[in-house]
Amino acid sequence: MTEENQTLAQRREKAESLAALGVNLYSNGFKPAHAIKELLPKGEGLGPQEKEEGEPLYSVAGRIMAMRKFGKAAFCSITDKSGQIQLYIKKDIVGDELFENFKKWDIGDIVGIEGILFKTKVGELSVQARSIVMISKSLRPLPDKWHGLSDVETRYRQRYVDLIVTPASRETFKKRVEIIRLIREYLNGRDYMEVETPMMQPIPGGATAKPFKTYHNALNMDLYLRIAPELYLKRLLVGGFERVFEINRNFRNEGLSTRHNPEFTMLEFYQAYATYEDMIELTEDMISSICEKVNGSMKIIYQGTEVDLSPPWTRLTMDESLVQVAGIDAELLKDGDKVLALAKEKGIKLDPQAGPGKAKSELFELLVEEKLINPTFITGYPTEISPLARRNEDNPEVTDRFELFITGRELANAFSELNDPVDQLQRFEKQIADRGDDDEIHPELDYDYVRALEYGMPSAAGEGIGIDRLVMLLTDAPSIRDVILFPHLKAEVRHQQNNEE
RNA sequence: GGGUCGUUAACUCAGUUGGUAGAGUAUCUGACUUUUAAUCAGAGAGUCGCGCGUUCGAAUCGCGCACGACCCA
Repeated sequence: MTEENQTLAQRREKAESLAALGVNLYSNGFKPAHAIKELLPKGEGLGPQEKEEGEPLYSVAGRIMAMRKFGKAAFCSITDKSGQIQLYIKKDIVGDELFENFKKWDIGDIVGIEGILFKTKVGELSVQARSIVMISKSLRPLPDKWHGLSDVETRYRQRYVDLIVTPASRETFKKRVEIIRLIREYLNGRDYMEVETPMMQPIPGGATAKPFKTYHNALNMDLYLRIAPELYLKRLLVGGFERVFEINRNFRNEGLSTRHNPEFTMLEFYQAYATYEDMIELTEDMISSICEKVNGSMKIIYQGTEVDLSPPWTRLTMDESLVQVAGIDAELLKDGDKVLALAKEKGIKLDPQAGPGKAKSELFELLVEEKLINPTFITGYPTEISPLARRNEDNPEVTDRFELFITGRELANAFSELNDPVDQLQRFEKQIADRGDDDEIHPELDYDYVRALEYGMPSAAGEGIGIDRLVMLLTDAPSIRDVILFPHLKAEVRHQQNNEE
């Protein structure tokens, strides 16, 4: 791409004139011996205008973020991944030839420097250059150093620029990496194995969602990008791996919003000989301890609202939440017809085959969900809407399942796993029979999964946690696009001459 | 899919009642060897998102489209 504008043309000319002086604009020999962060403590003992004793040489590399030039000397700020430091470049010291090169340096260039440490009159630690090297010449101007980049579209589309100029954005993504590292550490510490299961699946399963479809030429078959890894992870429980987890992308062919990206990162973990109640304790402990580690406290602010992640967290059944939070009469909930009528009264549209269980969950979404600010486990999910969860022993209308809500959003979903192959087959069959033209339910039945269960799966509990939403919570990010490095947007339109038509 | 708002120089933003486009930063030229958003003097830089319309005249008014943000489904 070569759009014409004055600034770019000037930058190119400058680069060419530097090359004409014999400078390699994209050299690769410079190896910085030090990270900027390592230099910073060395200035602690220095007073203004004092050089470090013995004048040891340091070498650093980084991107020029600011420049203040004088006639025969200049200050630059450069940053590397570890921090920022000021350079002082003086004609007397680097010599005429290098100083002529330096005059062609721009903000945004990546450079290397070797020099000694000293403090300026006003006490800022600086590297006084002895020699300088151009490592990569920048041909595009960086955004305004004071206002930064505020156009969110550009921040998402050109994340590389955002990361250069927006420290808060860098911090968010570092925190994301740290959160995921801590999850791995936590689960590894509990003897879980990290595994990788197919992202391309012949029968998409483990959730209710529209999949992306693709095609494998050599196998001559349709494949779907996975909407969940669940059924494969449970096959591993059958295989004897008693604790497994996977952190990777799921894909759902649905609309985009501040909480939905078509590909999103999910943690799923499964533990044999455990129940959903064990998952409650694990979840509470894992998320609160990770929050403490990355934020220094279990009390955080999310978009202006205080959220307290200190355990123990509230536990309510779905019925209890409808009574306590939505103010619905407890007696009414016992009568399926009245529940259906109430849902209709609230304007909820239900399919003809929908039962009271579906109506309850719709009422919950409408009236309760957004009010659950502090962490709340909702249990007692209707069997009707939980095709993979184990029925409760005392009440087969509900399952041994919970969903976790924080700041009004679903963050996790877990249940004691259904391991009865006969029950599982019947539920799959019913789901497919009832699907109508719902393309969120795949019309093919996953007989291989049923076959796996027929070999015997240990009793187990499993859980999925939306990592992007967790990172949003822990980094106070308003949009999922702020925690995904390259979020999906509509294609960028380039303005071209109207050659067509 | 619907509603509201936005789109003007590389970046951040002004632009009055419709009268031919402005600032700061960045860039270029000159001065300046310890600056901190360096300073001083000068200069260049625009498909006003795209298209159609109204008008003597449109960044500005109308319609359509694109992209984005927020809210709703």
